[in-house]
Amino acid sequence: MLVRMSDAAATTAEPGPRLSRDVLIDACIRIADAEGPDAVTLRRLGSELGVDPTAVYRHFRHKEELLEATADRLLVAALEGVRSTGDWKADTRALVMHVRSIYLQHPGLAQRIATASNPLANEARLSDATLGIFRDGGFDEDEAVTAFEVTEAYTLAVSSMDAATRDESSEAWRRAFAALPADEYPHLTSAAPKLYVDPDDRFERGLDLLLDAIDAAHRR
Amino acid sequence: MLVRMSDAAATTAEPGPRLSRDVLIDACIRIADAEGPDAVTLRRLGSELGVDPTAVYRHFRHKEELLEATADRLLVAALEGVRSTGDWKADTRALVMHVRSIYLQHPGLAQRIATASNPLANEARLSDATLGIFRDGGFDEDEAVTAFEVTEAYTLAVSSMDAATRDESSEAWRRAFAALPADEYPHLTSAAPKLYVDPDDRFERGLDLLLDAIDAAHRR
DNA sequence: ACCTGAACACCGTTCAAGT
DNA sequence: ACCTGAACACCGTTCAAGT
Repeated sequence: MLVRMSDAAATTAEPGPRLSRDVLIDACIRIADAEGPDAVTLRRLGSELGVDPTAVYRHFRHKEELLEATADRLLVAALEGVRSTGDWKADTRALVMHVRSIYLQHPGLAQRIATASNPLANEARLSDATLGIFRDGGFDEDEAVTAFEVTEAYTLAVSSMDAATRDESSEAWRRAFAALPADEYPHLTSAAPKLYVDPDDRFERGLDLLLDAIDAAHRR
Repeated sequence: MLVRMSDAAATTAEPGPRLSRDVLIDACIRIADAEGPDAVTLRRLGSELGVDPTAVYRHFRHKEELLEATADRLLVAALEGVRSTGDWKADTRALVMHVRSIYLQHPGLAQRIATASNPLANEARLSDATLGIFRDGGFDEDEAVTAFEVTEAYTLAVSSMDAATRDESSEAWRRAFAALPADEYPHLTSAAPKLYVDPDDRFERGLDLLLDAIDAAHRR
């Protein structure tokens, strides 16, 4: 079992505490999925669970600790993207695309992982697995560290940005570029219809460029 | 002249309005530089300028519009990194590193640019110049668009993340990794001392990998 | 035309009080 | 041990009133 479920045995007859860390984390995910991450306030959590808005402070030191625990829980799904076939490029590519899809489903998640005060438990598992994929592919430790850090930064940062700008009408940007004076912005007005058409495609192109370059540097 | 200074002639004898868009933008930059971006509140702006906290609404529709105008102003410095020597790789590299340094100096800037409702004027100038560097280097329009989008996403997203995690004690992360059980996290515990040592170096390695891959794809 | 000031509808967090 | 409820110190924004 990957995650310790400290309150898994809470289905006893005794009343016990009405709240638990897991119950609060579940509510966070439910509210964020339904109404976006900004809807997760302590007052909203209280009304969702029929409990006082300040009750969360009996289980977490502050809101940020609850949000980090929620991020860690969401990463459980990311671990399912790990597989090791011996082909480091294919394995890395599959894992990255799977992790990205989770980041896109949960805006703010990647940001939270990167700025967490301590590494999240499931992120550590994910990082260990990714390092393992490179090591199994024949990278020495220094090579593996560089490949891992660059790939992780690209995946985390670009997906985080894409999640934040999702549905932000890239159509409006293209129109704005096309409407600029052509003499002052010759390249931008000309290329306008081709710009920001598909962020997923752009991510995948960048990823393949990166993996190809890592491959070339490794063979050299 | 790159930026229209609509209130540049405000040094007349008549009293005129006490506030202007430029005065508010200046105050934003001053406060953010001194106390961080979170210190920029409407009440803080009011006390800084000796004016009512709600006076900003006479010059901007809402706070976000003021912050976008501030971001646009900060990008004036980014335009100084543009040069065209004919060597697209060297020119791109120099521009990217210059732009990154500005993003790092102003946390939240890259995020604001990416999520702005409309493209910022100086960002459009920067994008046009970057597309021009690739076109001058012999890229056709489709190649230039891909190279531009991938490079821009990498620079914007990774620098934005690095600005947010600056001084977030990567030392603590390394210690946390080193303290994990070695049997469960074999690669992470072993590589711990080498991880997250220098984000600037990691950014530069990733950029060079990307540019090398773009070069290889272009020659092919 | 520009600015004020009170008010509104929110936030996260603390702390004494209840059970 | 756990939860409540009032209170504190903030937010961005609206709007009638001033000059």
